[in-house]
This record gives sequence, C-alpha cells and structure tokens, in this order.
Amino acid sequence: MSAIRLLVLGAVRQHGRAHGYQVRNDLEYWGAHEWSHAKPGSIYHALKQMAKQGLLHAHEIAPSTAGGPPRTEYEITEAGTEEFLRLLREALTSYDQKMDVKSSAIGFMVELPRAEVVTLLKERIRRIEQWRASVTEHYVPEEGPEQLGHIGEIMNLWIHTADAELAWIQGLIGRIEDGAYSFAGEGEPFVGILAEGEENPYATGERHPEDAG
Amino acid sequence: MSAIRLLVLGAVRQHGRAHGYQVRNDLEYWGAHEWSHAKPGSIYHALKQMAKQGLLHAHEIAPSTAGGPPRTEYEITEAGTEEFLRLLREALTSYDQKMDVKSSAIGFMVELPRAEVVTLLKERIRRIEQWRASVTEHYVPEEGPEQLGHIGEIMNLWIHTADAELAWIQGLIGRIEDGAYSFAGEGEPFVGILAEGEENPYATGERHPEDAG
DNA sequence: CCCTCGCTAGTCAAAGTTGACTACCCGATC
DNA sequence: GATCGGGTAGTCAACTTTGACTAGCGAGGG
Repeated sequence: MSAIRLLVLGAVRQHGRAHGYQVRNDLEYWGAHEWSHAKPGSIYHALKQMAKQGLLHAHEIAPSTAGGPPRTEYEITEAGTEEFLRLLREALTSYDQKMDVKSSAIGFMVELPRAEVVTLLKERIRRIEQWRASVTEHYVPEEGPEQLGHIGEIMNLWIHTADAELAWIQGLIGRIEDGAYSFAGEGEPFVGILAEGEENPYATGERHPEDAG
Repeated sequence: MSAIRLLVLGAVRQHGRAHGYQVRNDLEYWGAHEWSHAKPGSIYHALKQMAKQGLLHAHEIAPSTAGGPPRTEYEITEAGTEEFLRLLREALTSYDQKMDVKSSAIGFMVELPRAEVVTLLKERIRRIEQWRASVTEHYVPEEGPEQLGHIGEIMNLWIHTADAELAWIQGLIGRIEDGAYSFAGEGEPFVGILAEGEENPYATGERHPEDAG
C-alpha cells in the first residue's frame, strides 16, 4: 500500500472541494513532502486515476482566481469516502514499516471514533507479535545475533524494530484511552488545511530523511 | 533508493555468472521475497536495465540444462561492481527507514572491510542524530506528545523510531569492533548462494510483513 | 510600457513495479 | 502414447512514480 491515495483522499475530503495545487499545498503544510514521496506528478496522477475510478468527482476546469492556468476541482464521492476509511483502517492495523503510511495513518486517525482506533491498534499489536514469533522460530534473541553469522543481524534488526514499534503503540493506546485528542463524533473536528490566502508557516522546512541521499 | 538493484547486483556478483531464475532463487534463499518487494518482473527488468547501462554484461541465450526455455546469463562488469559498492555504502550510511534497504545492507556489509563498515555506520549515526535534532526543533519529547495535538504523535513516532535505530546500530558497531563475523579481506568469504542442485531449506517460509494485507 | 521574476497549475516521457500470463520440457499416470 | 502436473525461465500490459519541463498571469522595476 502506498500512502499517496490515503493522503490525497484525506486532503480532498477535508477541503470538501479542491484542485491539485491545493492538495499539493496541504501536503506541504503537513510536511508530507518531506516524509512521504508525494511529488506533483504522483498527486495529479492519483487525482486523475481516482476520478476515473469514481472515488472522486472531477468538476471540469474553472478559471484560476489567483493567476495561472485554469484548474480542475475535485470532490470526494461516497465511494471515495469508503475507500478513504478502508485505507485508513488498513494503514492503522497492518504491520507495514513504511514511515509515510504510518505517519499518514496517525495524521488521519482522528477521523475515526476513539474506540475503533484502539481496536485497530490492538489488532496491529497482534500482527506484530505474530510476525515477531515467526522470526524467533529461526532466531533466538537471547543467544545474541552471532548465532547465524552476520545474517543473524538482519533478524536482530527485525526484532529490535518490532519491539520498538510495540512499545510505541502501547504508549499511544494508553494516551488515547486516557482521553487525549479529539476523535470523530467528539465535538470540534481537527482541521489541518490552509484557508484561502492563509500563509503556510512550514513552507520552507528543513531536510528530513527519505530524501537524504 | 530501491533495494532491487543492490540485491540483484549482489546476487550476480556472488555467482560470478547467473541467469534471472538463479537470481530469483537466491533472493528466495535469502528470504528476500518476504521482506523486499522483489517480484520476478522487477528482477528481470532490473537485469535488462542494468545490462543496458553497462553494469552487467549479457551473454546471449544459452539452452537450459534443466528443462525449460533457454536463458540469458549475466556477468557483473567493472562498472557494475563499482555501482554495487556505491549502493551498498549508501544503504549503510543514509538514514532510510525502508526495511528492505536496511536488510540488504546488513546482508552485504561483509563485502566491505571491517573498518569501513564501522566508519559508514558511524556516519549513519551522525545523520540520524541530525534528523532527530531537526524534529526536536518543533517537538520537545520531554513534554509528551500532546503538545501539538495528535500531530505530535507523528513526531513522537519519528523520535521513537530514530532512537530505536540508534540503539540497534550502537550494538551492531560494538559487535563488529569486537571482532564478530568475517569481512572482506579476512579469509573465507561468506557465500550465500545455492550450489547447482542444492535444495533450498527456506523455500516455503512463513508469512512476513510488508505483504501482510 | 515592456520585461522579467516568481507564483500558480499542471503536463509529459522515462523508469520502475505488479500480477497475471506464456512456453518449454520432464516424468509419471492412465 | 496421450496427457497432466510441476518445475524452469521468462514476457507482457497496466499501473505508479519520478524529475524535468511548460505555460499563464500579475506585480514591480526601470
């Protein structure tokens, strides 16, 4: 699963109606150009593709209000909303180590009810533990990484990574259960979009990994 | 950076001369079909592409010795070896969270001299710390994740991930400095390929992440 | 009044990835 | 002696990603 569809659907959804450049700007506002691989080409491609698949509805070209060429505006459809929620749930539960997917999932988690997020995260824990168990069938952490030659270091890395993620999720679940943040159906929704004309305070962020060469 | 080129170059290099199916089998032997996204299509594509770019030399079709259609055999060139080492060094130093790149890097690290690997890993540490510092400009871990709303959880995840990787690398460097494993120029090289006719004990492994749906 | 700079909004070709499909041959089975 | 399954070896079309490029417009300087 790539994070692009989730990000683009989420951006269009929060706007109600958006053109490509707006989506691009939201992702930049979220810092997503730094931790996801959301380049312009991918964004426009995703918009067109999802319009073709009925997840978005394309309103044909409106003249730009701010200089520049005319633009196509998109609105999310019923099917698109379902797909968004499906992708979001999948991103929250599946043990996918891709940072962009994880970050997007956390960013959008408040679009689901609190109880469901906890359930999904617990399912994620179950899957991580299952994967961890399948690794330790070959590799016994207690005996140290040397047991299989340097290849053991790979499994050591996996176990380390899995354990770190488990610890992190436990913390997150704890905070959510203790009432942190505002989830779907709990009053004021969180809105992470830029109003028309508002300036983006994060537009010129510093370098982040995944683009480090 | 995708792991495919590194994996394919490394496989061809260890064989001396290999056809696509052999590479495919090596990757399966290494379990790479489970933690990397190395599908047949990608492997054959990479072979052709790298042959076109002069990284591999393609010996035109030899009739198969074991049933099946004729096959193209590849040998690594001077340029290919350089590219392999370049990719390997990059995979070891750059803070790229992709599991397949990291795992490949560890798998091949013994192709470099021990001292160089330590140097590269220390550079990796430097970069991770730098990235960590750039995150903590916005986010103070000591104040807990709630300070920025649920968006703080994303940064909390990043810090957690970075710290876990730092701890893991420190351990790895320690073991390498203490003389573990056999690196380039230290006698018997590690060979991770299947001899002609040898059976693959890992051919039917269990499910691993990245393919978990 | 013209020209260039910078922002707006997007296109496009080339490369990479995916999953399904093909073709060949051997040995066993009916 | 047909044919059927399974391993060998690879192709292909569809889709996605990437990076470089284009084109319109307004503001401001000279």
